[in-house]
Amino acid sequence: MQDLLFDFISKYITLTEDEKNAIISLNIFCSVKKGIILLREGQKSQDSYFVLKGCIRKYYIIDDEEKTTAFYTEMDALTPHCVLDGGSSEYFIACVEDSIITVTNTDMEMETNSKFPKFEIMCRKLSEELLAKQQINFDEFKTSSPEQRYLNLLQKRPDLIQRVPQHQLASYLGIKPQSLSRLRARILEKKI
Amino acid sequence: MQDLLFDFISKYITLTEDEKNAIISLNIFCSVKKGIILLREGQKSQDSYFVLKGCIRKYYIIDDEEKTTAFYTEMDALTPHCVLDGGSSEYFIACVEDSIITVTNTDMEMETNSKFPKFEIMCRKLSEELLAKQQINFDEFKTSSPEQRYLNLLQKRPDLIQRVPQHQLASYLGIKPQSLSRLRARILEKKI
DNA sequence: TACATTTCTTAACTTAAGTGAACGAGATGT
DNA sequence: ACATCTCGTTCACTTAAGTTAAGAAATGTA
Repeated sequence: MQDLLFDFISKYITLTEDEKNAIISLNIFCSVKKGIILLREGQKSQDSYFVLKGCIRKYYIIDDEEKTTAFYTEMDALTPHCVLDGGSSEYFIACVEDSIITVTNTDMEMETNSKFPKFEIMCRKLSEELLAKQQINFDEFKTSSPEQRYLNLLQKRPDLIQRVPQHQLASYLGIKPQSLSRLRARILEKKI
Repeated sequence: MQDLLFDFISKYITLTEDEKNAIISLNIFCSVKKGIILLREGQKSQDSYFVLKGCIRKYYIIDDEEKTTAFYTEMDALTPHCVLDGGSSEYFIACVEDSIITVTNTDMEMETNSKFPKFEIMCRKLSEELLAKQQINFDEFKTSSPEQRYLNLLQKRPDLIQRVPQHQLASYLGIKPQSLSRLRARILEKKI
């Protein structure tokens, strides 16, 4: 399972055995059961998560309603956005399936960065890549209708539609569960 | 005008006079007239822009329609998202007002990063901050209706509503110009 | 197994956004 | 000075999403 993490890192930098051992000794691997809430609204959220296996989601509670804004599956990295407000989060992070993830906090990152300057480079590359991906996603979301978004998701992350509850998918698409049901019926209608 | 850039940089790292001079000698400052298209669909887009004064926007052309997805004003940084596709862009970048910006490309950044390791740190911090901001924006967009988005914009970037054409603002909010007109009328109605 | 709870779907109705067309104000050009 | 164009708004109509409620299916629990 550790190899998955090293495979991921190898996309950005090359690690020596020493460095690999340093990472392993940090003890960041974590097995999480479905339903577990990793982060609650209002908690300090300086942790980053990296999904080795399974699925976690980010959601808000607005007017007593859950609004899911992101799903993270295999090889996805979740970075906190409290870099700005400097503290507590307005969102939740929960485990959708039994998962294996890594959990790291800012302190650990700073320490590792100062020990191995290489890590600074990886962090920059990763941030830039995530930012670019995020921008593309955002632009696609803005420029398309709910139906197009669903069809797009069907292309890009077909697994999500299978492994995630419909009502969570709906809010991820920016609509209500009932609308998603209708929308899917409409698409089936068209295909026939 | 250069001082604005250094003010911005000073949020992330402290520059020596030598380093400042190195930046100035790069000759990255650029004055751009309203209407100028900085980047066309299909062009290689490895340039980053930083707005010192004025306003630039990013847009797509989908089914012969302009879809504006972002505005960048004073102290905003626009980073390319072709880090992924490795090449040409699907979007346009145009100048909304007469502006003063800096233009830098990946090569220059790499060179500066290797000369001054400090820059690597700034780039990481900036990327992380932009990513965090972007995530918050995206989440807000997803979890709110067009009307809420407009009211939110009115709070956060009231200047935009004044300085930008309505039809561009509409697509930025994910709706048609007619809907924006109606929505505004509806809000006025409520206030009375 | 039986019961409760959650999740998904369907339906009827309401509300808001999309569409196509028209109008007027302001800017631009000849 | 006149024609043209762009832009924002308004209107009537269509389409799709929100809302409320009900019931079926799946899941979890005693």
